Amino acid sequence: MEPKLNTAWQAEQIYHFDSTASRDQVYSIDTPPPTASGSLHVGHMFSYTQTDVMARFKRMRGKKVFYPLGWDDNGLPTERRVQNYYGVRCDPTKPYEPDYSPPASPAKNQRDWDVISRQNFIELCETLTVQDEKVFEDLFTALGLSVDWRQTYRTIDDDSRAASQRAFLREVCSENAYTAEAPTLWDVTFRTAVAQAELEAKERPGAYYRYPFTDGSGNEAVIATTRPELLPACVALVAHPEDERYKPLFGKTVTSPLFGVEVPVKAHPLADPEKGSGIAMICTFGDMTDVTWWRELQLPTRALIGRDGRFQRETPEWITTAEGRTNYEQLAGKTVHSAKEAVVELLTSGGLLRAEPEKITHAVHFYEKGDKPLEVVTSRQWYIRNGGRDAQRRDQLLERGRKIDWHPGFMRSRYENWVEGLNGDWLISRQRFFGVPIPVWYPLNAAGEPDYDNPILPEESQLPVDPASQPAPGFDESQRGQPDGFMGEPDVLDTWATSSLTPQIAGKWERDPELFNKVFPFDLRPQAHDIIRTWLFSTMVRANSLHDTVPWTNTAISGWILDPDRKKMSKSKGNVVVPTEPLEQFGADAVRYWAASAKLGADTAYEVGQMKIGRRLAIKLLNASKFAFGMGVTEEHIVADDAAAQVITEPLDRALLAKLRTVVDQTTGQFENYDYARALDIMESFFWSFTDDYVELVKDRAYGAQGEAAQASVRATLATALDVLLRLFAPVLPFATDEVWRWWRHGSVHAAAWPQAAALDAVAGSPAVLDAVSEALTGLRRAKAEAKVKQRTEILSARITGPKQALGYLESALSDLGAATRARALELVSEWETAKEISISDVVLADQE
RNA sequence: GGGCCGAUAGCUCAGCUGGUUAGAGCACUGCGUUUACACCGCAGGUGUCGGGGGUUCGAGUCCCUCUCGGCCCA
Repeated sequence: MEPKLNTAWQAEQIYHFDSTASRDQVYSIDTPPPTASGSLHVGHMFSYTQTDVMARFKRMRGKKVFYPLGWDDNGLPTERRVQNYYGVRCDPTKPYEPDYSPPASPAKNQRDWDVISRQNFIELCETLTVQDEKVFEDLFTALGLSVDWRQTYRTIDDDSRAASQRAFLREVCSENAYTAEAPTLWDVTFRTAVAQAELEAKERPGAYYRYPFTDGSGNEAVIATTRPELLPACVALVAHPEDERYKPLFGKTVTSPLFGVEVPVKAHPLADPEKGSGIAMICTFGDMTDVTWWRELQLPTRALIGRDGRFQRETPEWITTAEGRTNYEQLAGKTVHSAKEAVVELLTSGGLLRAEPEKITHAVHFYEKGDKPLEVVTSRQWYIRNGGRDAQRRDQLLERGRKIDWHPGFMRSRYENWVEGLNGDWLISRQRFFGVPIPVWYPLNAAGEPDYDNPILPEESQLPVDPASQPAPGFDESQRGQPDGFMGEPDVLDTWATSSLTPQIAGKWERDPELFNKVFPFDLRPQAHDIIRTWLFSTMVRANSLHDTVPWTNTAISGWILDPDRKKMSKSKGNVVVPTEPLEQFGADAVRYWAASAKLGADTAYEVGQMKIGRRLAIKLLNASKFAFGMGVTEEHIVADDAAAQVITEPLDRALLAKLRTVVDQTTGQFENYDYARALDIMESFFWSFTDDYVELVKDRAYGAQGEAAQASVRATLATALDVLLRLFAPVLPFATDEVWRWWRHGSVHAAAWPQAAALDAVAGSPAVLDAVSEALTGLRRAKAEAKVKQRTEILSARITGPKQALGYLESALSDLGAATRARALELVSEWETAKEISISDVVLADQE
């Protein structure tokens, strides 16, 4: 059933975007591009289904849905996968080889890998990711995503690189991007700068070491630090301005132990009197707080740790005492770890430790993919303004956040917390090989020194460019690296600098202005909550500076998938479920039901039970439809106008359609509010009472036992109800609903219009009839169940008592009730007006055969 | 330390703007299979709505507070 329908959907092109649509008809979705080199995860099925359900709903509501899908194949995960798969290594200084082909099989030893240019490397990435993407596409197709597969992009393809570089150049021209030599978080393993958004704090054991700085008259200021190795990089001491213990020292100088460097004592409110001894040493640089102090107190720079994570080899000139210079030689060239041991040893042997080291556990910053603590080094980097250093821009971004409808609403505070906590601009240059090159060159002066303040920019028409293999405009390749020549910017852009442009990439910004104006700003950004600080925020930043608008008007934040014990799924725990398993076992509709029954924003357990329910629901839909068609129901029986409505004569039938009218009304509202889970809940409970009660009640009539008019009434009701129900369930259960649709209708349910509540006005009666009859039905069934007889047992007689009005309703459907319960005689007794409930008594059952 | 979310049946959850006896599915128990459905149906029991205070004619729902979990940020 599923492959057959998928083929039909493709052939009928029902998910193709209608590019002739006007802007107000369009519903555009900025879908998350999955990392194609990553592994498939049930979480993919979960969140992508939630988006698809909304896409299908909007499509049926008459919107022209722009539903592209991209692949994120830019960045470190792809870089690693391509290296290992082909056995190649990238060297950006290598020239491009147009006819390069990789080794047939990768060399075992990394030293024997091919060394290739960045352009060649990118080409291999494109080749391999196309294969990886196929796996994802197959999964998403099997899942029934109504993506327009003509609208795909890859974050490393020419168009994406061009868009990323174009956006960068525009930011440079508007001064939203700039280059600066500044202290930067640095990963010593990957040897790259890292942005605030990529930080991860991890709890690590550490210790406070206490040792004294002294003034000329023998007074001691004992500082406490977790990083004693940075003592030679100390530029000042700092304490809180209100701290009485240290007030007398402010403005004076003290001398560091071991190295004999004289440093001032400063006051700053960021110094925490409760932490350590209340007075800290400021080093360039131990962490970002040091950077803040250094900047705000205008301190000198005495950097020691290099990009390789080692202490510089030459003894720094600010250490002037003979003892200090000797001591530094103990540290020169050492790693941070070894230097710490050496300094502690020197302090210990010098009797300078004022207490036993105090062991603590503290948060240490790591690059999210790294395993060594980040260092702070000074380097030249590119930045994009993001409000981290500019209150006005920050307020602007907060204001943009309030212009977006967040689903669920509370996720906006995640965004606001992040924006308010920014401590600097967005660092976008990365010292990696693979990625979108920063499209600039620098002129070299007569001495061969680069002029970073006057970068050479390409024309937009040249994009994408690779400054590592293409000469700067106006220069010849032979002038690369030569005095009075040029040099290419060696760095690449942060992957988020490209991913932040998915609306522009998918919407073909500057490539198809007509399309772009129709889809941008997008209507929806679906994504998970863990990347609000990265993807969502960075997309906001770019749309703000490039287009002076929000990138979308709605964002739907999906939760995570947890294992059934509510633990996060991860490979290391071995609790990861391969998505194809549940798809094969339960079917796509069942998996979709599970995903669609979870609210947005809620972390959800992987529940096979929910899938079983979904499977049962889909099968029930097929079977109930089969029953209706078996009763002679056809397309002609659907009530389409007021005149046709006359055929529905039975109050019970009109009661059912009245209830259905309410269901249409409510589910539409819930869907419009992005609460598809609640919509599903409402339609599902209606459907179960439809099959359990209504269908059972009207079987006798449907078989024609009560005459032609009564049969015509039920046929029209079944046809009309089914017509509406199939459309209601279509977004969640696209396969089962379309399968049934094609049994008796033309085209696809997914091209049909969403039901209108008003269309049922002419056929709706009093819903209370069905309530009363269902209650009596349940009562009579209970009587049989309590008597422990078969439900098919005849009732010779029974008495039903209740309020007069309810009995009137029963009267109007008594033949159906009698037939469904095999009752020969049902006596309706209106006992007193105050009776609230329908009750059954004096049930006389026939003997069982 | 700050922010956000959650705590409802044995389990997974729903309960929207306060309104009658708090719901669903799973699990459990009983009955049932010729006429849409055993990938099944019917019926049934199940709750200090995390604790404590308050507002109200009325609180799972609103307010305060505490406890415990989770996530994000310091």
